[in-house]
Amino acid sequence: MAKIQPVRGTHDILGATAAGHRHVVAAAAECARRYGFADIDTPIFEFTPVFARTMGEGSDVVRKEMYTFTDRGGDEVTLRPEFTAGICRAFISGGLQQDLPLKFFAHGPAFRYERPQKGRLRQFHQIDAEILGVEGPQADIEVIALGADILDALGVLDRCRLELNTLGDPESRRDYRAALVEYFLDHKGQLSADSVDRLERNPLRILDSKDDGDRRIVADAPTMEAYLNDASQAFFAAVREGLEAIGVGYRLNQRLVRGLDYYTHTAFEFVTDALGAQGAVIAGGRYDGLIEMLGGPATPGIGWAGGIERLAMLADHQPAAARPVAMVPVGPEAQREALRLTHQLRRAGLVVDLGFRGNLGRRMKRADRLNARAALILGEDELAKGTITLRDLDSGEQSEVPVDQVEARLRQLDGSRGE
RNA sequence: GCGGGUGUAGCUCAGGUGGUUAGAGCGCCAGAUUGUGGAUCUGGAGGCCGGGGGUUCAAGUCCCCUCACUCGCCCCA
Repeated sequence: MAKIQPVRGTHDILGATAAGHRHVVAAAAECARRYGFADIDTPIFEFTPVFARTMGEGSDVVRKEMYTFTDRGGDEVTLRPEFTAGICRAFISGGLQQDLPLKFFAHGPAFRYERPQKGRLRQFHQIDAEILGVEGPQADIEVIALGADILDALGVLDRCRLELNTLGDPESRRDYRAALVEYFLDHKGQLSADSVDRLERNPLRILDSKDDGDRRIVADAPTMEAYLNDASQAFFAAVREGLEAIGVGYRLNQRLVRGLDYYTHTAFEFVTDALGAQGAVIAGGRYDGLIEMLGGPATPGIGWAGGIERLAMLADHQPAAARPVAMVPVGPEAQREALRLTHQLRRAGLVVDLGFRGNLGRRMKRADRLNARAALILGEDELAKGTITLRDLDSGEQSEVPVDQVEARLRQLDGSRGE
C-alpha cells in the first residue's frame, strides 16, 4: 500500500454528498416524529451472538459478511450489520416491556463485508423504524405508511413501488417451507448450483432467483397462499385493507421473501428501477419471534430499514446554497474590528464569512466564489468614521452605513440571510 | 467468493502500428489592476502515466502479477 487510502467499500462523505445524506435523515426523522416515533441510538457494535442468533446462522450475512473481532478483553464483538437486533437487545437490557408499545426511529452506519457496487458499500448508512409490542396489523400498516411518507417527503415515491407479501405465522411458514423443499427436491437436477445450495439453507430464497432455469421451475412451485392458515390469512387481509384505506398502493409479490430468519407475516420492500441492481430502498417485515430468540419476553415486532446512500442518490437533493455576507477588512486595525463585528453578526444569526488572509482583491474574489450576497468593506476610512462600506454584490451598488445599522441593512437584502 | 470494464495533473479527459524534455480544458497561484469581485489577456506551479516484475537499444503504449475504482452474480439497505 504505497498511498494511504480508505478501506475498500468505505467513503469519505463530504460536500454535496454529506448534504444529501443529512437531507434524507432530516426528512425521515421529521416524518417519524409526526408518527410518534422516539429516537434511539444503540451502540454500533454488540456481542456477536446478538446478530448471529437473530439473523440466522445460515444466512449469508452471518456466515461471511460480518465484521467480527475479539476485543482486548477477549470478548467476541461484531460491528452491526443491521439495526433491528441491536434495538431488540436494548429493549431487553433496558427492561422496557412495561412501556410497550414502543416506536423507535434510528439512523447511522452499518457494516457488511461485501463486494462493493452501486449503492452497496462495506460501511453504509441506514434509517430505521421499529414498532415493538403490537400484535395486530395496525402496526404493519403504520410502519409501511411511514415508509411511504418518507419517500414522498423526499420526492421519490413516484419512482418506487411497494411490493408486499406474507410469510405467514411460524406454523404456516414451516408447512410451506416443507412443501417447497419437497417440490424442489423433485426438480433438483434442473436447479442452478446456487439454488441447490439454497435448498439446504434457505429454500424460500429460490423463489427470488434470477436464473432463467430456476424461474421456470419456480413458476409451478407451490405458493405461500395455499399454505396460510386462517389466522395468517386474516392478518394479511387486514394489512391490505388498511393500506387501501389510506391510499398506499402496493403490488403483491409472492416471490418476495426475506433473507433473515426472524421474519414472519408481513414482508415488504419499496423498490426502484432507477439504481441498477440495488433496487430495494426500504425493506422490512414482521419479526414476532426475535425478542424471544434473544432471551427476552415474547414480544412482537415489525420494522424496516432504508439505505441512506440509495435514497440520497434517488432524491438528488440540491441544497439551497446559503448566501453568506463577506467581511472584508483592509489593514491590521480593521481586522480587529472586523473580527468583533463578524462575531456580533454571527451571534445575531447571519451567515458571515471572514477569510483568514489576503488583501482586498483576494478577499473580494473569495466573496464572489462563495456566492456572497454582499461584502462589508472595512478600512481606515470607515474605521475613522464609524461606518462600513456595504457592497451589494448582485447590483454592484455600494454605500457607507453606520456600523450600528449594518445588521438591519443586511436583513433588507433579499436572499442574504441564509439563516 | 465469481465474472466484465477502467486506472495519465486537484477534476474531466487526449496521447494510431513502442521512438527525444507526457498534453488540453477546467480549477489553483501570480501579474496586467499596490481600497473593490465576476469578464479578458499573460505567465507560473502542479505527473515515480495506480504499484511491481518482464520483453526491448527504447514502454504511458506490449506481456504477467498485484492493488484500487466501477458494473454485474451471490446477498442485501
